[in-house]
Amino acid sequence: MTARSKEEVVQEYRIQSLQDATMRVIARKGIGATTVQDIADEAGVAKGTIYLYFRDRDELVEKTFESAISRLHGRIDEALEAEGSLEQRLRESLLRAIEFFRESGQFFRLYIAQRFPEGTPQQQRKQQRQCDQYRTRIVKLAALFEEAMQKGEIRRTDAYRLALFFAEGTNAIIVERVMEENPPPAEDDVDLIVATFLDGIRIQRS
Amino acid sequence: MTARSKEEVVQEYRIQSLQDATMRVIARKGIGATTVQDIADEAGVAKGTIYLYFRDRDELVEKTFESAISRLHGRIDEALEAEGSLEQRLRESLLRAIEFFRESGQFFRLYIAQRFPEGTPQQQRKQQRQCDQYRTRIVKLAALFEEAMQKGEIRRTDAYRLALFFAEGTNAIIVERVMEENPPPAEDDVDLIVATFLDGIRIQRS
DNA sequence: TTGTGGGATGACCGCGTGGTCATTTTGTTA
DNA sequence: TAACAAAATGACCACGCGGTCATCCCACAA
Repeated sequence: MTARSKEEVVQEYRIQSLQDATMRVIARKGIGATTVQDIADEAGVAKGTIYLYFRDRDELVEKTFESAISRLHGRIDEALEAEGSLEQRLRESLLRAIEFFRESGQFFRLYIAQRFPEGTPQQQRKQQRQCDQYRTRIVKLAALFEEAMQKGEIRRTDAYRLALFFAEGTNAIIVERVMEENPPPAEDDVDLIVATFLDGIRIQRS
Repeated sequence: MTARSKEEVVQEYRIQSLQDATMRVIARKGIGATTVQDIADEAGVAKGTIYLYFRDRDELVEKTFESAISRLHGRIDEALEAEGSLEQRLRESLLRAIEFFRESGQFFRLYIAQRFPEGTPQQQRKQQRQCDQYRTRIVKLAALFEEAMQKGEIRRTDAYRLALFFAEGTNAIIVERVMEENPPPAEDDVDLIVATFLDGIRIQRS
């Protein structure tokens, strides 16, 4: 029992540290330019070692992406499913997303890049799942809006497209923050997004 | 004179047809997976021929991107700089963008992919210009918002971030349209975007 | 018809990659 | 300490890419 779990722990640690290294390298060089050798160097192991834990390069990248993205989505969903008004929940989820990307360095590159799968149609099978994760994100957001529409909190319109607009608009600002050396307080950007989205920018002439 | 222009015409035609082929292949396979041979096959010429007109693969992709993007931005700027209210100008520019991406098939892949340059820092020099084109787009939009703020048409806030939010939110919906087999009328999506952006989604309880 | 010049060709090359596996190192048990 | 199993290594291979260039082709002038 103890021995068994020990092996598992070591194995899990290795896998985790390889994925961490993968994240760091991809964040620095981009997915296309990242070689298996780069990752091995970053992790301080030989290239061959990587193939003891992952079938091939694709699996390494895929697993790395999946574990990171599910951490992100977990934190966001938690906020969206909490008690409170739509505004409160949106604010909290935005704060968490911003926090996550700040901690995870330039993980957004991986995040963005995976949304538009490349390669021949055969290769795209694998990436479909990751694309689906993004879509799931949007669908959940859309469900939230749908709910708010039924409660009469917000205007009736196409919830899915609304979710797309919100999610991508938000991403743009998060990406900008990641590139900036001294981004403004997270609250400022959250204010801007939520205010624009909920009440628009037009000044009402009454 | 005639001879000279004839050569030029032939040359220009070749360049154009190579760029067209490049667009088609990249739209189909993605930038990373597109080889020079693919493009040559698509254009119906030998691989070597491409190097008579373009220094290397990067130049081909870059030039292709630049000519397409400046066509797009030209049409959008025209709309944004026209006479009329902010709403009218935004609507017209959105219509044109949607129109453009419909005509240009899946050019958006190229458009999106170029925003996040990959490769080693040395290679990123080239792509900087293309990144700048995107930034220019945002800056112009921000200037428009700035102007509207001074006129008192819209609330005061960070114009640049507002432009980011708007542009990317819009992109998301355009991308969605491109993927859909039967997208709704362009006007519907324009309505959704403009209404959300100008007046928000919250129902005012007065 | 023949000669000529420049555009077009595709076999070829070097390189860097992902992936393999015989060998070495490490850790454990008797 | 010795014997053994498992994990790690990195030299090595095959492949496909971007890019080159000796050769070919053909429009057109003489």
